[in-house]
Order: sequence, then C-alpha cells, then structure tokens
Amino acid sequence: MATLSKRTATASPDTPEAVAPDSRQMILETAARLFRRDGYAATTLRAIAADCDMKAGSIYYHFASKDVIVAEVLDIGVRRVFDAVKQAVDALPPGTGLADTLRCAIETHLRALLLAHDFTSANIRILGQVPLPVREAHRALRRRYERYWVTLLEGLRQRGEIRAGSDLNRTVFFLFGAMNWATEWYDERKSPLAVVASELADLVAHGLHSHDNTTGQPKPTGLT
Amino acid sequence: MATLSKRTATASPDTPEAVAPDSRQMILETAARLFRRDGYAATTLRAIAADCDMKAGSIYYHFASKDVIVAEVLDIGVRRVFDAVKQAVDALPPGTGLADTLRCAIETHLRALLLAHDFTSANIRILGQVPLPVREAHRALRRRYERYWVTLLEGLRQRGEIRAGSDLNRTVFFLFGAMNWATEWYDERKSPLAVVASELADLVAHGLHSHDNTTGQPKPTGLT
DNA sequence: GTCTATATGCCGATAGAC
DNA sequence: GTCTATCGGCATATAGAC
Repeated sequence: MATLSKRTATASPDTPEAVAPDSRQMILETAARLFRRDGYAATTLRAIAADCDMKAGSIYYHFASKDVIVAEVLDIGVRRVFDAVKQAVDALPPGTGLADTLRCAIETHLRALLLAHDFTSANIRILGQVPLPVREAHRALRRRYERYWVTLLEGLRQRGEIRAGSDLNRTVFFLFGAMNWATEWYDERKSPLAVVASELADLVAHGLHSHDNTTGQPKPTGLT
Repeated sequence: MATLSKRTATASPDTPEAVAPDSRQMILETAARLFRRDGYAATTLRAIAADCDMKAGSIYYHFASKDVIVAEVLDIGVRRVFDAVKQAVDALPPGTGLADTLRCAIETHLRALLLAHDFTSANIRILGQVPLPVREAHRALRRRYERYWVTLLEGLRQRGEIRAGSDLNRTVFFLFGAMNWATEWYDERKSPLAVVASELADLVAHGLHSHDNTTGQPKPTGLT
C-alpha cells in the first residue's frame, strides 16, 4: 500500500511500514478520518491542515481542490475493501459452500468497513454528500466491486448452491445495504464482529423461516 | 404553489386536502425536497425561501433556526412511514404467515421511502449529516419504529414461524439497511416496487440456499 | 514545500420598515 | 407576515515571500 514515492535517494529502509508518511499521504489519511467523523461539507481544509500540522494554503501544493481530495479518498476506500475481500475469498478451499463463502466475504467487508480503515467507512458515510461530478467519477470503481459479488454468487448458483428465481443483482444490493448500514449501529463493545457477520450470512443463506426438514437446521442436537 | 396566503378570514372550505398550504407547511415540504436532493449542508435557507417565493429572512418568522426545520423534517419522515407500515400490517388477516407479513411491511416501507414522500427519503439521506444534537433528539422516535419491527418479528417467532438462534434486533438492523440502501440504486423505470419488495421478503424468509425438500420451493411447476 | 496574507463569496441570523 | 439591508463569520482558493 501507500505511495512512498520520493525517498528514492537516501531511502533509509528502517521501519518499512508506517514510516515517514509524506505530506500527501498524511493529508489523505487525515481527510478520510475527518470526513468519516464530520461528513463532507463540515470538514474544512483548515481542519485537515491543522491535523497535519500545516496551514490550509499548503494543501494546494499537493492537491488542486477539495474535490480532488475527496475523490481520491472515495476510490481508496473501495479499493481497500475490494482487495481484502478478493484475497480472503481466493484463500478459501475449492468447493466451499454458500454459507461459508458468504460468512468469509461478509466478515472481511465488515472488518474493513467498521474496524480497519477510515477510508472505507468514510466512503459509505460521505458518498451521498459529495458533489455530483465527484460521485459519478467514482461510480465505475464502485460498480466493479458490486459486480465482483454478483459473479461470486453466480458461481455458487452454477454449483447448485443457490435456488433459482432470485435476481442476484438485487440480492447484492440488499446485502450491501445490510452491511453498510452497520456503520449506523454497530458497537464493537456489544458484540464481536464475527458474530454479526455470521448472523448475516445465516440470514442470507437460510432465511428466518423455521424449516420442516432437518437438513438446514443449525442445531442438530436432537431436542424436540 | 405560490403565495395563496391571506385566506384567513373567509376560510373557503373547498378542496379539503392539498388546499392552501400555509407558509410553514410549504417551507417544511420544500426543505424536505431540497434536503433529499442536495443534502443537509448544501441546502441553504435562501434556496428554500426562493422555492417558496419568499426571501430568506422571512423563514425566521416561522422557524427559529435551520436546525429546527431539519429536526421537524426528520421526525415527519419517520412518523409517516411508521404510520403507513402499522396501518398496512394491522389490516392483514389474523394468522398471516412470515413471508406475507414481511412482504406487506417491506413493500409499504419501500413505497413510503422511494415513491411517496420527500420527508422519508430525506430522512435517510441526511440522517448522517445533521448536527449531533438534532440527531440525538430524533433518536427516540426512530428507535420506537425499529422496536415496532422487532415486536412484529417476535410475534411471528412465538407462532413458530421463525427458527431459533437469530438475534431479531440485529435482523431488523439488517433489514433496515437492505431497505434504506435502496435510495441509492432503485430505479422506478426498471422494476416495479412490488417485485423488489417481494424479492427481499423471500430472501429474508427463505434465504438463497437451494432446499432439499419441496416445501419451500417457489416454483412447484415440476420441471427438473 | 510551507508560510502569510488576502481575494471573493456565500452562509445563518438579526433589525426594523412596511 | 414578508420585505430590504446588513452584520459577522467562515469557506475555498490564490499570490507571492521565504
């Protein structure tokens, strides 16, 4: 990750990560954190600069405008969660079933969204607040991530894991909504993220309905 | 639209609805429409006033501040969808099952959210943008609406319609996310709202998984 | 690369005439 | 109840010194 440009010459290679974030990168990270906390319009360039120990005018050496900053923050947010989910799903054993695949992808998405990166949650938070041109420029990347999920589900359907009769495009929209809305209510202290992910995966895989057969029962401990 | 004020004295009682929106009401409706379209911070009192054929200063005769306006818009948004869903669910025949109950409630919520009222979609759109005190003042009403859905599901569980092992509080959060996110992608021209509602209800009731038994099959037309 | 200083403009809100 | 006029403040963005 990160650009880490410049340092070409001396290139002191100590502490290879979290090292000497150049100003450009620090501005982006600060912007993501403040956008996430305060929203787009309420975050001023003065505030971003202050948190970088700079003055507002200096930002314009690195970025042409506030819109350019927010555009890059949006893109990074999607790219990071996209990469994380792709990597996690690729690492699953071949033939992994619907419920486990969903659980893995959902937990990874939620982890990036709720715990890991300011960029990802800032993205969800401010997506509806940015100027329309910025939003439209960002749409292609976002659409690519959505299509990745659709393709994932299509693969599971071809293996007979998903019933016919549901529009998988819409299913992904529903799923994204359920996941992204968690920014509004999830409380890390109340329940582990793995539990939340697992429950959403169960809901999407099996539904709420009590089954008549014993196949889908989550508790095979014969009680009743 | 336009002024229409003055009718104080004569009070002609014709056209009992859509009649003579007093300025206060017109300001609220205009604000809801602009908040929905442009977001909270980007909507200025000058723009609201202009769409009401007024000047910005005149708004302060009816409202003490912008925050007071947005607070009322938020509350109206939840109250309308709440009333609509409660009324629709109450009208269901006693003993209506899980899938049909969900379909009814979901479709009514989505209809209010996506088609009927600027207030409802403005609520979802700007909820994350308003100043914290406004948001906290609004939280109680919103929480009441969420608890209504939880109670609805608890009733269905007691009747044996819902499997054990899922936290219904979280289920409602998931469901709200799936529904409210539709403001970001739903296109009236592409698919009827009833289809979207039906598909979400099916997803939540039965899940994606292909069943081994024939009970839950949506297509009993024996083909394969 | 960062600074100071400032141009330019719009915002929410208020005062007082009508 | 609506107007005009304006206050005080803060925003983005720019110009030029260091």
